[in-house]
Amino acid sequence: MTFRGRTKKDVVAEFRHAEILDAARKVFADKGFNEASVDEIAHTAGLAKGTLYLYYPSKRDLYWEALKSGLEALCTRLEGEVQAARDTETKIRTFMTTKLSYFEENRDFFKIYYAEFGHASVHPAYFHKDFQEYHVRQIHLVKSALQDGIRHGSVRDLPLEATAFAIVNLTRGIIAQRLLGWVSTRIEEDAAFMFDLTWKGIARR
Amino acid sequence: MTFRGRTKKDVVAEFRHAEILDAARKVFADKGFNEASVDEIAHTAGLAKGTLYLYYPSKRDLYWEALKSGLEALCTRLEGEVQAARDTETKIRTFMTTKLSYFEENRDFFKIYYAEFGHASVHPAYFHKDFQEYHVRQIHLVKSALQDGIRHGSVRDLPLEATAFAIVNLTRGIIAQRLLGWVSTRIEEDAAFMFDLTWKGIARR
DNA sequence: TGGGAAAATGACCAATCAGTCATTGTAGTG
DNA sequence: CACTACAATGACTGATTGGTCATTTTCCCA
Repeated sequence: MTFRGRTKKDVVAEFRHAEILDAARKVFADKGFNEASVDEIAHTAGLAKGTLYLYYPSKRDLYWEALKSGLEALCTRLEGEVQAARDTETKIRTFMTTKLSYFEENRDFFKIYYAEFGHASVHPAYFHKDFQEYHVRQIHLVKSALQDGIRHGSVRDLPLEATAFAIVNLTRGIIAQRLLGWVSTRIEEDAAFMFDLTWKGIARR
Repeated sequence: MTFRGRTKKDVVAEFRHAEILDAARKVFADKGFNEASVDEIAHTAGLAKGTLYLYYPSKRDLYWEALKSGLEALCTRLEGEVQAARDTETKIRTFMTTKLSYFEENRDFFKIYYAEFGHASVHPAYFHKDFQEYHVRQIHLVKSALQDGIRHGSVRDLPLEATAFAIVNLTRGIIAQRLLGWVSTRIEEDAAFMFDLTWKGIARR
C-alpha cells in the first residue's frame, strides 16, 4: 500500500529523521557541538546510538542538518511574510518582528544558529559556504525592500548592502542579548524601539 | 638584585606568561577552544606541555586569561579615548573607530571574543559573569555619552540602554562580517556609513 | 503461524588528549 | 668548581567518545 508514491516505510523513516533532528537541536543548543555526545542525543530521541547512525552518517552531518532545516524554515517564512507586506516601512518592520517571533518559537535553533557565527571560520569550507548562503538570502530580502523604498522615495539614497547588513545585524543583536539572558525588557518594546531607530536613520525627510 | 621589588625571576615569569598568552590566542583563534590542543599551544610558544602547566593550571584557565587580557586592554583603551572626546558626536564616533582599530591590530583576540558570545551559555557561571562584566563596561561608556548628549540637547530623548546596545551591536556587526571575510569594502567606508546611520537615528532635529 | 528481511541495539574498539610526575637541565651562589 | 634549588621536559595514563557491527527484536506477508 502506498500513498502518493511513499510507502509506510518512507513515512516512518521521515518521522525518525525529524525526531532525531529535534533531539539533536535540543542537546546541541544545551551543550554546544563538542560537549554534546551522540549517545545523549540518541537517548533524548529515545533511540540507541547505533540507530541514529542508520539515519545520519556522522555527528557533524547531524549538526549541520539540524542547523540547516531551521535556517531553511526561517528564510522561507521571512521571505513569505516580507514579500507579502505592501510598503517598505512595513517590510522592514515585518522582517524584524517575524524573526523575533521565530526566535521565540525556536530558541534551541537560534542558540545553534548564533553559536555558528562565532565558529564559521573553523569549520570546513563547504559547510561555511552553505551557511553563508542563508545569510545572503536574508540580506537580499532586506536589500530588495530598501531598493523599492528608494525608488518610491520613502527611503533616502543609501548604500544598499551596508544598510541591509545593519538591519539584519540589529535584529541579530536583540535576539542574541535575550539568548544570553542579559535583558529584562519586553521583546515588543525592544522591537518597536529598534524599528524607530532604524527608520529615523534611513527614511527620507 | 631587585628592581621595584621585582626579582629577575619575576620578570622572566611575567615574560613567559605573556608569551604563552600570545601563543594561546593564536591557536585558539585558529582552531577554536576544542580543536586547539594544549600541545600545539605549548609548541607554538616554544615550550613543552609540562612547562605550560607551570604557568596556567588548566586549558580553560589559559583560554579565559587569553580572552580576559585582551578584553581588559580593549576596554581600557575605549574608556580612555571616548572619555577624552569633547562632544557626544565625537564620543560615539570615537567608540566605533577605536574598536575597529583595535580589531585590525588584534584579529586573533576578536575571533576568540566573538566566538565566545555564541558559547557563553555553555560555560560555567563564574566565567559567564566575568565575561558579561566587560560587555557592561562598554554599554556603560556609550550610555554616559548619550546621556550627556541628551542633557546638552544634541541627542533626542531615547531609551539609553537600548540605544547604547544598538550602537555596540552595530560595531560588533561590522567587525564580525570582516572576520568572516564576507565583505570587500574598505573599513573606513563601513565605519563612516555606520556612524551616519546611527547619528541620523539618534540626533535631535 | 512461520520465516525471512529490515530495523534496532549496545558492547566494543581505536583514537584523542588534558593533565601528571619522575627525570633532566640550568642558573645562581659561596 | 660544587652544590642546590628551581625550571623545563615529554613519556605516560586515565577518561572520554565517535563510530562499528555481530546479535537481537520487530514487522510484514504468504
